[in-house]
Order: sequence, then C-alpha cells, then structure tokens
Amino acid sequence: MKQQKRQLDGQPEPTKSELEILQVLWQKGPSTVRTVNDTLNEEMRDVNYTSTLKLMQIMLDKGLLLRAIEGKNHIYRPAEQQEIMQTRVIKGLATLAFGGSPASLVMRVLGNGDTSPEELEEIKRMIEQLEKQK
Amino acid sequence: MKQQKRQLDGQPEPTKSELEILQVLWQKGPSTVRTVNDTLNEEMRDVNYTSTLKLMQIMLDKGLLLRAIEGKNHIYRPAEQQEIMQTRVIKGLATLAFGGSPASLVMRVLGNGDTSPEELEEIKRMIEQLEKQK
DNA sequence: ATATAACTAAGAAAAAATTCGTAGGAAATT
DNA sequence: AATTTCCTACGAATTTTTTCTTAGTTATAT
Repeated sequence: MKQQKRQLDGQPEPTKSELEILQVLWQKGPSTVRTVNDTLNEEMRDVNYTSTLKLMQIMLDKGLLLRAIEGKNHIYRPAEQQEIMQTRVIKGLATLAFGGSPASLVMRVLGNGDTSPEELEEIKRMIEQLEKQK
Repeated sequence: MKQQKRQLDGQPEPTKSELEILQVLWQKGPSTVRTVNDTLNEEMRDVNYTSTLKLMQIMLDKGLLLRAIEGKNHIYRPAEQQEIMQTRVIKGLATLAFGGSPASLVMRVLGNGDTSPEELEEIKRMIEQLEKQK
C-alpha cells in the first residue's frame, strides 16, 4: 500500500539512475532492458543486467515508464515526453540551488563559457521568437 | 577509511538536503546552525535542529563547508563560491538528463515560458556581451 | 551555587536509492 | 528431449542519505 505513493502526490521525480535510463530511452526510443543495459554499459558505466531490470520495473511501478509485452520480451518507453520531464527536473534544481529562479540558472550556464558561438546564436534567436509571440 | 572518499575523488557533489543548506548560507552569509535551521523551517520545511546540525557536520567533513569557532558557537560558510557550485550541479544535471549539452538545457528552460520579458532581455544582453568578448 | 537554556558530538535508526543473487520459465540449439 | 541461453520476477543485501535520540559542555539567569 505504499507502492503507488509517487503516482498520487505530485509528479514522479526520477532519481539519478532513473534519469540515466530515461535518457537512453529518449535517445533510442522504446527498448528492451537488454538494449538499455548495453547502452548504459557502453556509454556510461558498469551496471549489472538485473540491476537495470529491477530499476526499470520500479520505474514502471512509479509510472515513469510504460511497457508493452511482445512475446517473451518487454518493451519499455518513457511515460512522459522528454520535454516535460526535463522541465520538471530543471525546476526542481532551480528550486533547490537557484532560489527558484530558472532565469538565474540560465545566466549561470551561459556565463560558464562552454556554450559555443553557434549555440549562443541559436539561443538568441529563440529569445527573439519568444519576444515576438508576446 | 571511507569518510574522506568524496574529498579525494573529484569534487564533492551536494545532495538535495545539502543544497538547501548551501542556499541558505549563500543567501545569508556565514551563519550558525541555529540560523540555518530557522531559515529552513521558515522558508522550506520542518527540520529538527539536530538534523540540520548533523548534516552540516557531515558537510564540513566532506569539505562542502568550512567553519570558524567563536566562543561557544560555530559559524559555517560554504567552502566553494556559489557560482562554482551552481555550475557544478548544473553540469551534473546536463550530463544526466540533457545528453551533456548545457545549451539544450537552456533552450528547455526558455521554451518553458515562465521567464519574464525582463529576464529575457537580461539574458539577451548577456549573450551579446559574451559575443563581444569573443 | 543551582537550575535553565542553548549549544555540539556522535551513534543509531529510519528512509531512500541502488545493486545483486537466485529462481523459474520460455525459446533456441544440439 | 536434453542442454544451453536469454529472459522476467522478486526478495534481499548494500549503500547512501536523512532524521532522531541521547549525552555532555558551556554560558546565562535565578
């Protein structure tokens, strides 16, 4: 009777390991545990297959993932769009470390210097777009 | 022989609760545990005094905080500048949820719509500054 | 001087997150 | 049909993070 806690109160907040898995799924689209696990091991760090499996089952339980059953395999996919989830975790971090101000978070990233000139241009264009819509 | 782990390998990554405490210290400057705890209780959530104390001691241990002893009281302050630490945690999140691209993180925040026109202007000015420096 | 209040220290408990081991079933291979 | 391989399920152990309890010290006030 505690299993569904996250589903009920507010939106589910993925943990760090959960974010890693979500990122793989966003990249590759719906995938089996095997695929996710292989990707994690290639691109990030050593994880045991059953650890990934267990975590994905927990995420299913929390409502972070959905799955379809195809024969013997299970195919998982994120329950939320990447955009929505990214926005959610950013807001969480802004609250925690930036006095709740996403804008100051942006300033910090930009001030940090590893944004390329092309990216800066792109961001500027986006701002101009936003200002037009106003 | 495990206590100093974080100090040795890489930079210390604050946990969520630790970030809350850092945020108070960044806001108010060097403070006693009492002050930090009161602030947490007023502005964020209920925490027991000794919980805050314990956590700050752990943070001292990890090298996240420094302290000066004044008579009976201990005055804590962040070991790192706010800018540095914020940059660090942002990069962590970018790695975890944005494919390592801080710029796409910025786009996500801006696209999200709760940045005020004034803030947008400010960000745009900042970008122009950055482009000049180039 | 005694009591009260405010502080630190530190171990332990509790909660949350992560990893692992084992069991069992289905499919493929020999 | 037996063996090997690959999968899921799931409890349990581990690790990390957070909270709390108790003890002891110092200052302050009565």
